[in-house]
Amino acid sequence: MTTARDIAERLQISASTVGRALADDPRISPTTKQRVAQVAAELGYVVNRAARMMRGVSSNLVGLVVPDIRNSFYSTTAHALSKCLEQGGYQLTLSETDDDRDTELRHVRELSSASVAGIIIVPSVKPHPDAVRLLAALPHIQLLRQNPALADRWFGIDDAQALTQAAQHLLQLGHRHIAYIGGSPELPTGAERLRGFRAALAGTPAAAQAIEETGIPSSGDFGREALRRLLERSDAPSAIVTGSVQITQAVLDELLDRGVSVPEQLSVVGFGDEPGFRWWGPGLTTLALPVSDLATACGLWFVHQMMGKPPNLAGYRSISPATLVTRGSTRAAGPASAA
Amino acid sequence: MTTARDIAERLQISASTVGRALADDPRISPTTKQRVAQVAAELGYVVNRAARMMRGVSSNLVGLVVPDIRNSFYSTTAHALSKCLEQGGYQLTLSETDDDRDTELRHVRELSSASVAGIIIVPSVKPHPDAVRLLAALPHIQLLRQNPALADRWFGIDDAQALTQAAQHLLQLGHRHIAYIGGSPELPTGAERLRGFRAALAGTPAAAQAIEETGIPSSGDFGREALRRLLERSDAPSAIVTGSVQITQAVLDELLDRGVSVPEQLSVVGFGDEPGFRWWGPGLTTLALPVSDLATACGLWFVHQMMGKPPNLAGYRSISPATLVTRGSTRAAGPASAA
DNA sequence: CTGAAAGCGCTAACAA
DNA sequence: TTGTTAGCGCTTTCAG
Repeated sequence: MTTARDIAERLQISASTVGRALADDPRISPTTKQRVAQVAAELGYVVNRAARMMRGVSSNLVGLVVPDIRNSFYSTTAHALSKCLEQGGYQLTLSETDDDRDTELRHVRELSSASVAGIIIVPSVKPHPDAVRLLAALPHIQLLRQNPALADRWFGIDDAQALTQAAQHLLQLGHRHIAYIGGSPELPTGAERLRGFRAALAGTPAAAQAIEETGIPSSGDFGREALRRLLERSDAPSAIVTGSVQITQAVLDELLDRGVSVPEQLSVVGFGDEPGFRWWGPGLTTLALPVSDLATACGLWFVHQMMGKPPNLAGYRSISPATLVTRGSTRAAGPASAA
Repeated sequence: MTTARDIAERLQISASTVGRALADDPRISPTTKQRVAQVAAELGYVVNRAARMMRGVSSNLVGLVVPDIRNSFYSTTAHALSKCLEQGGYQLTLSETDDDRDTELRHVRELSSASVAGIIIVPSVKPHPDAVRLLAALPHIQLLRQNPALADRWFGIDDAQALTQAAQHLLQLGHRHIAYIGGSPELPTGAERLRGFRAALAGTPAAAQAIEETGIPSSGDFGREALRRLLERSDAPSAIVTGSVQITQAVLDELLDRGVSVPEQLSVVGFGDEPGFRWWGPGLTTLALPVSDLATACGLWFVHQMMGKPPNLAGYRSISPATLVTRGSTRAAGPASAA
């Protein structure tokens, strides 16, 4: 590995001059800069970030902490962030928590140890106190989920509004017996979505009946089981709304396996707009989430804030609306259901 | 940030003792270790990796360089690798190249500058010579694509065998007029897949006719255009095989838009098994790729090799077979096509 | 415009 | 079993 000193010796100048030339310091003569750049290129010089960091400069690493990158939600986020941060000279590191607080803690520790410039995190249900402490010492932004113990900097989706919209769509189609299958209300997002669903039904003049099932979404099993329970009820619903991407996927699979005809027997509104959702059956009516825009906004904001000297770390909340994409999986309720 | 020296002062011992205690050095007494651990926890100490790295220890960072993380191919890879590497104490950093050699170079430079322990890369079509040079100085593994200029360490899929299998499936169903839409043969994977397709058709006793279309897959446009051209031919094929995930997605969309009935009018074999593929129409017959296993094998191998002192960096090639998943999009050729 | 020197936090060789 | 010391490569005063 060639060092700045190597370049210095080659040119018979001091290491500090080389450092300054490389940093484009105005005090260095253009000719010297020229020659330094020349030799640096020749020798394939790359700065040693470790050494630079030891001088107090924080790294150009930004940690992205998400539950599972295979979720297209998060891979889209990673992509958008990576693009943004690259512009600002930052590099993304990826940590997967599996929604496990200990794993999360390990990763946050790791990131702290690497002196990352900042962390963008989708916090687990209840982060470890040590993780909270470590995060407090680092610039961080919460994504999607919002935990009160962490900084008041959050970029998310209007979860309540999203589900209200989904439920209202079904109500307008005449459905009066609507089920919700969603994630655990222990998660801030889960709670909000449930709230939104309830709000829509509460606001209906005609009596509408709601059935709710909530559980841990990450295991696809929950979604399938919940759907099964729903369909086997004597008062089975005429429409269902799902409250997480994983649950939606599980429900779609189960509907296919059981040969339920959609929308004839059942209307379905999904959550999220994964690549395959429009291919499913008659096309899935679903809540499209502006994940990419959200992540881009988050990345831009982060870079912008970090550029300030000292970095400005005020609180900030950005809340984006979901939009309902109407496809074939929902239709007006038949007379039996509308009764 | 608390340093090892802080702990040392607190306990009236030397910094090196602290360092050794933390490293669980056998020469340090259990009581001292105990007390050091105690104070470290109290003060929320985390090692400064930058400082450690300056002592020659390479970082625990492993760079993953892929074209686009939104491709589920790569997000699956990232997930599997992340899990493996975590076991070995490594942390993944993510770089997206967009298949652009300059972007690739920038990222490799960045990684080199961060003294990563290694790089796992899906190389672009023709990597920049500087990138090749930088990589030569770093432990790296090629994934999926194989470039002769880089190290002879590769984990990939038997692309030729995969397409041979797909084509043979169609031949066995009686199709004699089969089209292939695939990625550019400039990419090693593109070339291999085309070779496999040709091999299958060449080996048929009865005369089978092949039509080939290749181009840049990443722009979904190519797939759609290619399909359009194919369908408008007077000698339109009775079956098509696709040779990349993006092309498959584009083709599926186009088929849906044009209302082509599959498999009645056309049999289709896809490439890769994205989440939504089984939801498409009658279910897509497709080549399932063992991406997760592949990445896991790659990660395990990497960690294993790096554990050696000095790290063993022999050449290695791992080639995994794809498997054909038969669903509803393929059926026996009708008399017209079989003619 | 350039050089000399100090020091960031850690580890490892050498001493005790 | 523990302490002392030096040095990794860079930036950044302070001096020319």
